[in-house]
Amino acid sequence: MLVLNEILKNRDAVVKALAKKHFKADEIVDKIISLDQVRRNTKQQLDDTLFESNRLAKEIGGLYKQGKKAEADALKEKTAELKDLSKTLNDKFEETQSKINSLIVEMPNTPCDLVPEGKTADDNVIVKMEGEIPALPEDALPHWELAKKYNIIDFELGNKVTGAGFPFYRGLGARLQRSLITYFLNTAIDNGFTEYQPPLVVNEASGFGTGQLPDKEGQMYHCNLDNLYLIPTAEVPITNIFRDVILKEEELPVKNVAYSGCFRREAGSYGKDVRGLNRLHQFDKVEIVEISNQEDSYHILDTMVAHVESLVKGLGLPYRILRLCGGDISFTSALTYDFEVFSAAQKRWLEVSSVSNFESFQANRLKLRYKTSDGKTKLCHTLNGSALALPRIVAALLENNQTPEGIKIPAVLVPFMGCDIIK
RNA sequence: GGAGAGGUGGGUGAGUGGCUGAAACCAACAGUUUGCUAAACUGUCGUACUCGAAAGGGUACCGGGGGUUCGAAUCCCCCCUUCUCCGCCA
Repeated sequence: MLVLNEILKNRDAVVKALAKKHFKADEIVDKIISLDQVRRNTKQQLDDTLFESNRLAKEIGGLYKQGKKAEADALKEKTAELKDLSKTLNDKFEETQSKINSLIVEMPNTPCDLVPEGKTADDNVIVKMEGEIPALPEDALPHWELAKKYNIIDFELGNKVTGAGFPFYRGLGARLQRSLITYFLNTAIDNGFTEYQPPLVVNEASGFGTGQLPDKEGQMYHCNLDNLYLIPTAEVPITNIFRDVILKEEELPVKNVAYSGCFRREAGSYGKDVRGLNRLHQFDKVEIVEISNQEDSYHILDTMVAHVESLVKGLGLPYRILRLCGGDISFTSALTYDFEVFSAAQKRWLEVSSVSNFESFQANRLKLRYKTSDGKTKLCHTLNGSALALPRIVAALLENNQTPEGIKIPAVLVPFMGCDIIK
């Protein structure tokens, strides 16, 4: 969520910035400004009332000690009034506060200046495109056919045991998953990230901390009995490590990486987009999360993009990097780069990574702060990115690397695969 | 799952109704002293909101949420969590 004081201080700038996200903010901001006046006034009155109550309580205590019971009892009546008054004021204060809160929560993050204007994915800016798109023969197979042909991924078995969107990986298919995870993790560790193995279920507070709750409740699997949620991404547990934390500036940047299964209900998805590995209810992903001070976050975003790029490059997949436009960027992000790889048999670009700087939007909700050397407490900036999500990488690898002899394994994976071709 | 004991500031830990936003010690930071290091001494040393130009006030917070009371870290209720013992178990 945006920072209240920033909204108040920079009203016009905020409204202007949000217009890029096609969000009309002027009315909502003005409502916030006037509610904030009420909030401050009420707070002042409330504090004054409580001050008086506290003063009287002390006086009463003193009188009792001196044995002046009658005088003390007289004062008690006064405090009863103050108590009513403070209750009323407190209710008003909390009500106003929560009104302000629910208005702020509706507001998306302000996009940074680099975010291009635009409405849809078509307006995203391609900042880089590399790698050769393989020329496959006419009878090239899409990955779901290849998966069947080589018996490495079994979608029907997943249907039987669990349901659609929960495939089994078998033999070299399973080993390919494990190899990719190892390759991604090892590269991240080489680049200075600390590896975590997080819990795969989280409590409600964590769901709120990273913003999945209350809005996207329907997107997460929920264990009713214990009121826990299956994580949609490792971002949730890894970022919530820092909920209500104040770091020292010299501890920054924090660089964490985690592999996890990810669980998404994907309510409302359908059609060709969800064929095969394109969209699953359970999939594997390695996620990088960084926490930075306010000055360095955009530089760090660049290093994260470079890290993800090295992964895709290493696999030899044709890729492009997009800077998302105002209409396509997520609610919480200030700047996002998407990575897409070309899946040559489906003949389409598949999104495999999304790397974002959230500035202080997430940190404000998390109450994640750092202390500067001169003792000031500031909100951190948080960033994260997939590095990488497996299914679409696997889809592209299978399709692009298919040959009459079998599916060629990229060199970086061979040591983990123990072979260089799936036959 | 059953029984018992706990949860206080960066750490240890005192505090069973008012004089406690919280002793003491340690750590940290600044200064003084000192050939250097160390030691000693002095001071500072939680977070948020709010009033104020500032100096400086005020309010809230002792795991979380409710309650009793003029007054709660302290009493009551619910929840979370840690430890010990028992049970179960990869």
